[in-house]
This record gives sequence, C-alpha cells and structure tokens, in this order.
Amino acid sequence: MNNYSVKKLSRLAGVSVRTLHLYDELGLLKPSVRTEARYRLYGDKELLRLQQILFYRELDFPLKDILAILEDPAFDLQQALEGHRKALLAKRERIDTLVGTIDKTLVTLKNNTMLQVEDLYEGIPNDKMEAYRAEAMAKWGKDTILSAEETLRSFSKEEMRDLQTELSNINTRLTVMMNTDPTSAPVQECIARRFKIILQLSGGKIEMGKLEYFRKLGELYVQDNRYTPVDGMPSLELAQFMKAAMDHYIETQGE
Amino acid sequence: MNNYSVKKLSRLAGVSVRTLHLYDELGLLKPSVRTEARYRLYGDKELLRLQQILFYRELDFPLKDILAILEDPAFDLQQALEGHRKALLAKRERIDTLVGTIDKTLVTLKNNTMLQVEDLYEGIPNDKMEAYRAEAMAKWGKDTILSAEETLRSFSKEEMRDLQTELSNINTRLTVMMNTDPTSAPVQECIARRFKIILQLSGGKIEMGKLEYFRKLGELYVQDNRYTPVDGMPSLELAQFMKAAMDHYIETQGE
DNA sequence: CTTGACTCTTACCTTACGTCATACCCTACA
DNA sequence: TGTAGGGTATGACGTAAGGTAAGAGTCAAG
Repeated sequence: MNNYSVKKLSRLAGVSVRTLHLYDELGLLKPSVRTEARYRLYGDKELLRLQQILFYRELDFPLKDILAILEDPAFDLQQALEGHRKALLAKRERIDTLVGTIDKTLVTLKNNTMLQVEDLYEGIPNDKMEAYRAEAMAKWGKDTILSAEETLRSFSKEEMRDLQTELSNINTRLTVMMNTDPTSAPVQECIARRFKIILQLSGGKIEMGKLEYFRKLGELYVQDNRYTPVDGMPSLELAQFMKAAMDHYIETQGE
Repeated sequence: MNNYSVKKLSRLAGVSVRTLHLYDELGLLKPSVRTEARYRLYGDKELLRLQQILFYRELDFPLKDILAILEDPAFDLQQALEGHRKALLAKRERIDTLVGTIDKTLVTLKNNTMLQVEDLYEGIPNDKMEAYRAEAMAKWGKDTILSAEETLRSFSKEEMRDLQTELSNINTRLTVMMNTDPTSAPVQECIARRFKIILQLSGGKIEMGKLEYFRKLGELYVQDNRYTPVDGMPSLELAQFMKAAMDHYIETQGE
C-alpha cells in the first residue's frame, strides 16, 4: 500500500491541492490517514476513487451528483447518464442557435461596412474608387462630393476610426432588430443616431436637403444590387428594413 | 415619455426585479430618475438599452463585456463576435465528445445488462430462457446451474436489485476504463469486486473451481457472438478487455 | 387608518475552485 | 543545533449572475 501526500496525489491525478482539500471537505474523497500534524495521506484505494470522481467530472456532472453516484450503490446510473445526455444535447442546440445568430450578425456587419464605405469613401480599393466617385458625383452633384471629401480629410485618423466604429455598432444593432417593427422606438433611436453621424462625417454640407439625402441613401440600398451579394443573403432584407426605418424617420421628422 | 417602475419594466422585458437592481449597481442600466423615496424610474431610453443588453446576454456575453460594448463606441464589435463564435464552437465540440463518451458508456451498459442476465438467469424473455439454461447446463454442469438457481431464489427482490445495480455500476466503470491498462490497480479493483458479487449471487456453490469459472466466463465473452451485437459496436472490444483483466486477476490471485 | 401591493437596502447562498495570509511541520545541510 | 527551503493546514475572500429572504419604508385604495 502506497502513501501519497496531497502534493503527490495532486500530481498523479493532475488536480490542484486545493481541489483535494475541497473534496475532503465535501466528503467526496477523504484521506485514509491523518498524521499527528493533520497532514492528509491517501492510499491506492483513494487514488482509484479519485479516478472515478474525475471521470464523472469530465462529463460535467456536479460534485453533489458524483457523491451520490459513488456513495449509493443503488443509484440508477443509466438513467442519470441518459438525463445528462439530454441536457448536453439541449445545450448544444442552444449553442447552434447562438452561432447562427452571430453568423448572421457578422455577415450583415461586413455588408454594412461596405455601406459605410460607400458613405465615406474610405478603404475602397483604388481601382473601384474612381467608379464609386463618379457615380456619387452623378447622383448628388460634383460640388457636394468634393466638399464632403474635404470634410473627411479634416478628420484625424482617430476621430475617423471612432466614428466609423460607432456607425458599425449602430448598424449591428439595427441588424439585430431586423425582424422587428421598423417604426419602433429602439429602431428609430438608432436611425437618428446614424443620421447624425453621417451628417457629421459629411460636415453638414450636403446641400440637397439633408433628409432628402438620407432618403436617397435608403433608395440606393434597395435598388443597387451591390448590396445583395451572393454570400450575404440577409443583405437585401436588411436594405429594405433600413429603407422602411429611414422613411418613417423622415416622415416623423418632417412633422 | 413613459415612466416605468422596476416591476413594470421587469414585466415588460421579462427579467426579475433583482436583475434590474443588479444592472443598476453594475452601471449597466441606471434608472433615469430616482424619486424622493429612492424608487427607480425608467424611461423609454432605458427600455431600449435594456433590449440591447438582453440581446448580448442571449449570446452569453458576460455582463462586463456588455458594459464595454455599450459604453465604448470604439469597441471592436466584429472582433468580439468572432472571438465569441470561436469559443462557442469549442464548447460545442467538447459537448460532442461528452455525448460520445456517454453513448459508448450507455451502449456497453446495456450490453452488460445482458451479460449480467446471462450470469443470473434473470429477466430473460421466457422463450429464450430455456435455450440459455440448457446451454449453461451443458457448459458448467446441471448440478451447478440448479444450485445457482436455488441460491438466486433465496435472495429478496431488494437484495437482488441492489446487487444487480452494483454490478451494473462496476461494469460501467470498467467500460469507462476500457482504453486503459487492464492490469492497472483501478481495473483490478473493479474486477475483484465483480468477482465477489458474482460468487455471492451464485451462493459460492460453483464447484468447478471458482477462478476457473471466472476464466470460462471471460472466454465466453470473447467467443460468443451474442456479445457483439450490430448496434453495440464497442462490445467486442469490451469483451476482450474484460477477458484480459480477468486473466490478469486470476494469475495474480493464484500467486 | 389600515390593508395590501410595492419598493428599498443589506446580506447571505449558489459552483468549483484560485488565491492569498498566517502559521505550523519536516528535512537536509552547515 | 540552527536555519533555509519546501510542504502543509486552516481560514477567508473572490469569482458570475443572480435567488431568496429579512426588515423597514412607501404608496394608493377603501
């Protein structure tokens, strides 16, 4: 019969000393002997029991249940395992749902980054840049665009990044609320903030009437097939939602 | 602007009052107003923010992170989501492993129930019963079997159930250790207990030499294809493991 | 003015340990 | 024999996200 100190046993089994203290306190694994100085000493039998404990712990059983399993020889292990299995499957399903939500959010986030880029003329590959620029000038007038670009250049990199990030966050929240009522208060709140940021970025110099500019932006989202890429399915849905929300915002602002 | 009391807001959002108290304390959601009597009053803005909080909570974000997301407009949400996604996938993989282990354990548990039944002549459907009985008599002698059956009848239902349950638990643990060394102390401990129980159940009256009986049992496991059913793949593996463990037990007991 | 519903703060409980703090124990080496 | 270094024991606090409860104050209706 071997004698293991707490440290030795902890190394053997790959657990911390604290864990052994705790298991002792819980009555899950008592040392076979206590020395005069109250040192814990474990024998082979305890090592075996510890292995059992660790197996069930691996399966994410709570320590209370493990105690019941090990203490009560009449414990229905099979039923416990089946119940535990069901719980694990439910957890997995929940995780799948969460990942799905995140994926959707990420896809639209990336698409929205495109939208921002469109708004801001930033980060577009050079070869595409000129095409966007020309298109924008045709849509909103040459002077409008030149003045907006001037404003953009006046921002520091940090200001730029902060504003873009906040815009991105707002878009994410809008994405999240995509299936709710576009006229609801939370959505409109986001739309308002978005409007403010975009105006700030364009230096308040959009001449065609600010709300009109915003409306055009909404139409653009829905009409332009650049916003419904093949691998970003939710985008069209989002664009329509955004337009609806922006339209309602413009209406209520006009009053 | 509406005014919501804690209770109203909690009903609206589907959270507990305690949760609102906590969020206030954490600075996650402060009431817009405190009345003279220190009652919390929330407005529509707070309702909106609560919705945001609950969205991220749904995604299993810790409250600290949620606070960071909502407070810091420069927070990199996309990166946070991607990191979170990775963590969720890791969790899912772990769950898959756990379910796999449980499945294997359950399958062999059920097979082992068959083995026990073979040992104990209990619970076998009547039509099969006679065949098993005749086979067993041919293998171990008529007198052995008759005397074993006599012993079994002398147990009360409760004793019977307890012994079977303990046997089942031992088999489960052996299953769990299937991929380890069959001569290791933990395994041999289980084998010894198993041996004792089987002897107890047969009333100690197996005449052919108790260890010899045990050895035959081991061979039977490996040879008989009843123990390797189609839907219980690990069974053959287990049978071989059991035989190896039992062989080693018999050897070391002989010394 | 009382009753009942509501609210406040404070504080302890939960899991499975990690991380000190303080003090005691043991052994090897000078 | 003294001491340095490592092992050990106990106790207590902290973690995440609230649940539960105690004791006291508040509000509106009858």
